[in-house]
Amino acid sequence: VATDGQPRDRVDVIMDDIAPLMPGADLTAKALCHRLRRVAHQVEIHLRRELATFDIEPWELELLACLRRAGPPYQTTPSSLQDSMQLTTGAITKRVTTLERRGWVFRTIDPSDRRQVLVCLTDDGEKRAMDVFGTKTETEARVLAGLEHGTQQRLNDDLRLLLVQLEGPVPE
Amino acid sequence: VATDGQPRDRVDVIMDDIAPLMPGADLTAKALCHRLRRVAHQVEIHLRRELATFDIEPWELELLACLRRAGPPYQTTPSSLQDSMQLTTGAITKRVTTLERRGWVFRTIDPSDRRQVLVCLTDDGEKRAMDVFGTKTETEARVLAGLEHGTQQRLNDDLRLLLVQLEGPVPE
DNA sequence: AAAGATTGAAGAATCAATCTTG
DNA sequence: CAAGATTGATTCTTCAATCTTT
Repeated sequence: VATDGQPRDRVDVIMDDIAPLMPGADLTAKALCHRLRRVAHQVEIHLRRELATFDIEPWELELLACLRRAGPPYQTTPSSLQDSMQLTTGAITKRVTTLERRGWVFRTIDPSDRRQVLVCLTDDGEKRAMDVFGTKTETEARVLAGLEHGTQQRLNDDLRLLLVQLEGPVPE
Repeated sequence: VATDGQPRDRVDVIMDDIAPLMPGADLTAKALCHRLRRVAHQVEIHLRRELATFDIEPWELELLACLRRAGPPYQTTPSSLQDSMQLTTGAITKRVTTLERRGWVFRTIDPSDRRQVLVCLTDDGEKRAMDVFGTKTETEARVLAGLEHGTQQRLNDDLRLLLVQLEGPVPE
């Protein structure tokens, strides 16, 4: 694998081992899949360590953030949360239940369509979210600090292209 | 968020909601963290669906691949697997146990250092790996097919930079 | 029926504690 | 004591089945 000046990473090592087993094959896509998984995993680990200080998990903060983004009165449906977080419906139910137990959200039935539930942010939940958002933002910036701003933007542009393919066009 | 010609993805929508709450802040790193997580998640989902046909999980195939890459006689230590897969040592133990139950690997104690275990690929495990490797490779290529080859290479180069920062330089 | 949400079983990861060998 | 690996408790996810409302 010719990386020419750039320091090699662990994926290069893996590809070196694979190459002789697949002579002539193009390993670009395979290497990219490996790197995407590993980078995402590392980001998750850093974020979790940082948030542990505040006794909150990344996914808990993510759910609170979804509700904050909805704007006053800070409520949405589980379906909307599912679209935002890309999980199974069962996972959403359990996340909401956990946060309800912690007193950060509560459920109401939508009067206009009694099949739907409304997940609502409590005052405690909003306060907690506000306290920790800053730390999350700083951590995200610090984890990526090794990349120049322009590189980060280029990554965003390249990954946006891919994300539209994978998640479909944004609804509406 | 100005994406200028490019179709927008769901992360753009999220950033639009966040922007007014953080006036003046640079959201590049935050958007990138979101995209990395979502893309990795989607790749995982596609791979899992494809491999389900063969009754094998992505992580199971990954472990078999680690052993194959080691070359004959197809064995390594749990520590080496941990370095390769970036998991806790407890997770490695359980992965190996599961694959041992399926008859694809077995354990031996390293005679030269009785603290170490050697995880060895069985004939069944090797056959299974060979049967499914092709499908994995095809799936990886297909999932990323929406990106031009040059874009994939650029992503690899950009992510390699980040990975070296996050995982440290490659050992040896 | 179809849409929205919940439940329960099974599988897997983390973390801390433990065991064995050097 | 340090290194390598295992164990057990807890938590979270997926998947399939179920329940309620439209």
